[in-house]
Amino acid sequence: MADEVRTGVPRRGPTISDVASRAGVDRAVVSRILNDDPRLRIKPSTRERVLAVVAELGYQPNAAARSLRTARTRTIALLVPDFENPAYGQIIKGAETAATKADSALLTASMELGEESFEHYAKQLGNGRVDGLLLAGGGITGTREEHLDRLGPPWLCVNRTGPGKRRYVVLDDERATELAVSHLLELGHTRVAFLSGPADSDTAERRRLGYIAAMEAANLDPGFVAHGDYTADGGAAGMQQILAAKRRHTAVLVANVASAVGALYAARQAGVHVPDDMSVISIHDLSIAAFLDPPLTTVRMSLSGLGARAVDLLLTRPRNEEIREVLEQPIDLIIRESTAPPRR
Amino acid sequence: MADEVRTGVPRRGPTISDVASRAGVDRAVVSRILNDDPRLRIKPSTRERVLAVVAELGYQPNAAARSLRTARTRTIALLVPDFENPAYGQIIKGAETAATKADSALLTASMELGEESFEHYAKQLGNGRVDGLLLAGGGITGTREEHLDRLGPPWLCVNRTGPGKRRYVVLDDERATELAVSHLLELGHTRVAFLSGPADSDTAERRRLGYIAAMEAANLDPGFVAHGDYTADGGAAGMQQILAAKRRHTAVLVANVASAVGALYAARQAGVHVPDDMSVISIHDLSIAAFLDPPLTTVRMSLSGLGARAVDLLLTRPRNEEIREVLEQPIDLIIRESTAPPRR
DNA sequence: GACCTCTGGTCAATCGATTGATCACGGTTC
DNA sequence: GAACCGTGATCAATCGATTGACCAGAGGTC
Repeated sequence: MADEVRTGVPRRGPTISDVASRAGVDRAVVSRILNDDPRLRIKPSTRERVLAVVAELGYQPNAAARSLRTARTRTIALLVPDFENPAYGQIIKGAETAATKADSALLTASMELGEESFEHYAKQLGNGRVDGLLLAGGGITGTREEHLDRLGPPWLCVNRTGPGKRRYVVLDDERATELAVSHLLELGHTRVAFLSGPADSDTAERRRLGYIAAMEAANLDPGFVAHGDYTADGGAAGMQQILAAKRRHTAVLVANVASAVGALYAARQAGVHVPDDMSVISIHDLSIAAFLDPPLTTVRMSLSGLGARAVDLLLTRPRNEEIREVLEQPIDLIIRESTAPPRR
Repeated sequence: MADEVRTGVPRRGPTISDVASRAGVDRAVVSRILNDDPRLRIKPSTRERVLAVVAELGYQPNAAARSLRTARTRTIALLVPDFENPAYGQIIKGAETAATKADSALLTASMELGEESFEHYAKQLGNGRVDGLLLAGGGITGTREEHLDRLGPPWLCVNRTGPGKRRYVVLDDERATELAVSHLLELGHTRVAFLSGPADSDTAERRRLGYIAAMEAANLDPGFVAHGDYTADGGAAGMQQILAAKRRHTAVLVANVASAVGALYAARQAGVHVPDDMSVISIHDLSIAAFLDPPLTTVRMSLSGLGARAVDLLLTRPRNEEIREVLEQPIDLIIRESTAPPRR
């Protein structure tokens, strides 16, 4: 048992019986009124009397009792790898809005990749705590999938896919990278490097593929690919590799904004001027991008839209149906000052 | 009633009765074993048999049933104004860790300041959904406090205080600003401006007071105070005001990192070199601070520590006890390259 | 007057776990 | 052989809401 907690006696609010007796009706009547039971035939005056008592007492149906009876919790969980990353903040925001519309609450938790952490959440979320599970971020291997399936609630991966995955929603990262590359090519660049995310990240891989496809479509050789880790630190290290590569590049496509912050820093340290010596463009747009030095050109996709769509899919699709969705949404190029034509 | 949701039949897992009958004991035995009831006297062999069945079936006690019976949910809610702000991310992280240690889950929600939003959460969280409520961010006025009290669960403000508030935990913002100011004074600055947060923000006000106290303690006149809004946009605008002020300043203390990003941008735009023409220091340290141009000197406080402490207080203090705590924790000056002695 | 229908409700089982009260039984004590 | 004790459990009420089944009475129909 956990540490004893002494927050005093938990106070219970008024119950449906309180409302019923005060209004002089059966509990069933109260329940049916509040749930808009279509089979209920009742005098308008009785209905009003009941609603008046509900308002007077401030009655709220007890969530535990309700979900015990109905086997639904009106809560869904969203596991993210890192709350400090504003990109996940956007996903959470969108998910929350959608959950609210569906009259549900959102339970968020951060899941690191460790085994204990996974076990912990499996325990917390098992059996009746949530109606469904959204997994943003990686680490969902085959054995874990089975574990999740045994857990009970339906689940869905957000912005992660993979060969064996049956249920996921992702952004159209390939189209985003193609848009970024074509911007660079239109400016006249031909030697474009790619600063990727972690090697095991699925979004990073999809962005890499989009980059390669776009380069090859233009009959250009793909350039250097450096691996970062989606942090400013990793972005700085990746940029150093690119600057040290045998082949000189005139532009870099960076896989996310945090990495781009690091990449710009490393360029500055190396005395490489952006955009005159080197153009930098990033996938995703965050509010700080406009205030970097120089202001960062980005490709904007709606992460909040992704979060919202994930919730909708989770709540409306049958539990075992396959879901393999690439989100269709506008993808915009936000041109700022970190990209320019290459100096000849 | 909300939109009909058709995620198929909710699946129920094995119940305590399944375990009991399979192990050939009463349900009470299973319950007491799993809850370590000290009054339970039982044969070791029976205990093992029961635990074996629990493991075999993957039994998890149903959360709804348990909390219906015990009137405890082992869930606490944390309301934040903005998930995209990494500072709140840190608070969430700390709160989650502490909640996990107390064997509870953390339900997060973003609350905007609007009235509807408040009503909505009041409804969602009323009556038995959570054991307690943590409110990070503002907007808790007198009438809302009463509303919260009627709601049932105990609540606590995080990083917000105010004259009438009875229950809060805050960081020692005054000490942090004093540390920042004394760093600037030691470098030789005498004309130090303050770039604040929103006018109605309580942390911004405490930081302003700390700044004024520190200036006066050194027998210096406080300088210009510009109001931002804790975003990069607001920070840029604030910096412009400071640069346009009649009095010339040689240093600026900025109330948070997001504002500092904007302030550095505005200085750059105005051709003002940091730190040679103007030193900039910020309260709070975020991972991007080291990669800004120039790398930003900051004062570091542990927001995750704040989140964790808030959870502990909420769970362990009696529901009506006053809590007015200024968190004691190390506050560190992280000297980077945005501060330097003033040019004579 | 027997039968039916409609209105406006009521009754009671049920969801799954917890917990205070109770009990059967073998052994010990006096 | 009656009373008592400790061991190792069991019994049953309870938490609060939901929901299928049922029902009383008024009015209408043949």
